[in-house]
Amino acid sequence: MDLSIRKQKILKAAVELYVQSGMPVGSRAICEALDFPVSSATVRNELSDLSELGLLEQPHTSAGRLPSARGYRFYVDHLMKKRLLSGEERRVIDSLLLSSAYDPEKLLTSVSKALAALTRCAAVSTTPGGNAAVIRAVQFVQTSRRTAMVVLISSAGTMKTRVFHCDFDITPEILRVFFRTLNEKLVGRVLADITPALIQGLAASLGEMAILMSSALMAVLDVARESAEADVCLMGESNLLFCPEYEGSGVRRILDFLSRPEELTRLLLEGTGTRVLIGRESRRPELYASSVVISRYAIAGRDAGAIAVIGPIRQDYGRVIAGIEYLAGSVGTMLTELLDAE
Amino acid sequence: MDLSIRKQKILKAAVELYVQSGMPVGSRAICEALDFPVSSATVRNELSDLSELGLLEQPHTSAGRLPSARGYRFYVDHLMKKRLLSGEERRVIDSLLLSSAYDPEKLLTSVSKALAALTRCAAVSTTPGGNAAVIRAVQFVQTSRRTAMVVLISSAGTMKTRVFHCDFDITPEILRVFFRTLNEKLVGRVLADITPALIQGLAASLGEMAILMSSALMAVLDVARESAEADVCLMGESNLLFCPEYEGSGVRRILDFLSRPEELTRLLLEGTGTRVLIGRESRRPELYASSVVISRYAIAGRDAGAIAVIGPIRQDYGRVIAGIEYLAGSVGTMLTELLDAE
DNA sequence: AGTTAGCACTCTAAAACATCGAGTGCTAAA
DNA sequence: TTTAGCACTCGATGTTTTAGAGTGCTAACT
Repeated sequence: MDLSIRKQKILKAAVELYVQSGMPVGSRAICEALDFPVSSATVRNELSDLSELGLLEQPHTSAGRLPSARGYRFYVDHLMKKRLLSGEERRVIDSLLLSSAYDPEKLLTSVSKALAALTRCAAVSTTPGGNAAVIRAVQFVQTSRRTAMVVLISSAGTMKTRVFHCDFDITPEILRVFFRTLNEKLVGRVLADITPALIQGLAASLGEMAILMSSALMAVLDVARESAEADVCLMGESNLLFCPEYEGSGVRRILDFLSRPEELTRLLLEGTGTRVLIGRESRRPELYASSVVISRYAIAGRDAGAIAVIGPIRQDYGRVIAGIEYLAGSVGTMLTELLDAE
Repeated sequence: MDLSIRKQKILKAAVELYVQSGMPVGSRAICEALDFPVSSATVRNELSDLSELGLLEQPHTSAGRLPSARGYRFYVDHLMKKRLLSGEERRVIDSLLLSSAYDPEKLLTSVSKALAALTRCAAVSTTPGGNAAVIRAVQFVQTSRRTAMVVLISSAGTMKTRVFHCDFDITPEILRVFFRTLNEKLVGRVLADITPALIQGLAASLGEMAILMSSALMAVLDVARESAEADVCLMGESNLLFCPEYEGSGVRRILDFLSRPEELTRLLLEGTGTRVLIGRESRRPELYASSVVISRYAIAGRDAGAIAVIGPIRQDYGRVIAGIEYLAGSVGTMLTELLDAE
């Protein structure tokens, strides 16, 4: 689509004014915002053309214009100028992230929180996860006479714990044997391979201990399964409540969608780089009234997880993209360092 | 306050019809709900009396009646019949709780979730916590070459972990020394005693290792502090969005309140047994339009933490109380067993 | 004396209608 | 090609009307 410079400037002004005010913008307002002198009538003619091209729309005949999905698309692709976060903003984010730097789970919680606060939308992040990851270590910690905690560390950087309970007193001896056996058999194995069948087999090699420690084995299975699926951390849903665009039943639909972690994961992991999905582009009916900005983060140069912002279509995309890319970069770096240190 | 049997029955019907329908109830509707034959005119006379006693109110002259705060109070204190959860409901709750039985944190998350689902309100629970609790064990688990996790188990049943990072490679040796020293010095100590000063002193006795492991000491301090404060788990806030009584700005106020964990903790821990705070009774202006039902749970017979439901004043109190008491009982039993096993 | 039918009265919610004004599209002149 | 001018459109806002649910009171009834 080829637009004259003037049309582009007018479209840009229209999008930005609308994003700022939330109300359809009229020719007069645009007139005043342009950096060259032109009458409102001229602007009206141009607006009429832009409407015909499907870049702008009118709620009704005598209202101002607002960007259509295509309009936003064009804006994002061609008109938006990349903005950077202010030093202040970066400082705040950095200090927030640093406080949870060495625990990938907590790190991603912090990321979601920061992103939600920055954009005043819902923010999601997935842990690195992935079935391809490999078990790096299995550790046991006794937590009381008859309970202990299994800690599973994967090559994807996740660290999961689970507490289990036995019907007899746990001794350091037992844990040690258990630890040795499990590390021998499990370290280096792909997470997806930890199936009930495998655990069954493992039980066999443990002999009579297997019966005693069946709850421990279940815990290992559980925790492996949990590590395998990239889990998602959602924050700031309540921000959406205060967007006028979700008045009434609209909130329900989107909150419903957000409450389904599998769907969220699928959405987040389906592309690469930074993507902006406007309205129907996400192909999720529940998100037809929303936009999603997704950015993948990489660990040691390989795609690992993703972070995303979900909010109304009316967004300051420049700002959101700046924020999300900064965060994706930071997370990538931090997790890379964390894993490189191995 | 002494009411004739008939007045009591009428008040009961009024409360229950209003709770069910959400609309002011008229004399006709009450008429039909009563188990003895009486005309609407008679009911009207009684209603008039009940209004004068301040138990019912009218939104405007020609509307039906709805319970005032005092009306609900009377209902809860004298009219409500204790209901029990259905077998089905108990089954669902039990299985949900069992899945996280041995980790107090997860258990309380499950409790909040169950309670929120059951009541369609916001639900909160506090972990046993308490400054009086004593450190039972400090454990270390290496999680990568330069990171490790500290696990702190308190006598209150809490178990907290924190990952820390060192600038040199951690060896099992180092962790062992560290483990020994810390257990020697810290086990049996009251959580509230773990101050920066104490840690400082501890560092001295570690000699040169203290410098290497300063981040580990910080982590211990951190995790002790976190264990000391009973932390709260809030779930189901979004349920409140769908209550008609919180239309508009009302949501904001209550969500604000719910987002302040210290205030929530204070509210939950301020009494004993099961308490029903209706409207202003909570003495929190942000909750004047809400009711809170709180139940303490006990570990080994001693008050430990609390769980609560926060929602609109228009509540099926019988149901909420049944649910919360069942859950408080279950949690108490489970945690008692868990700690008794020591 | 307590209960009830009957009725006038009250007050809101919903519908119908009137008005205002922002913003458009078109026309004709510059 | 641009712009001033103007008739026109259509939602937002405010006002009036109407309908109906529910009350309180009175007077008759048991």
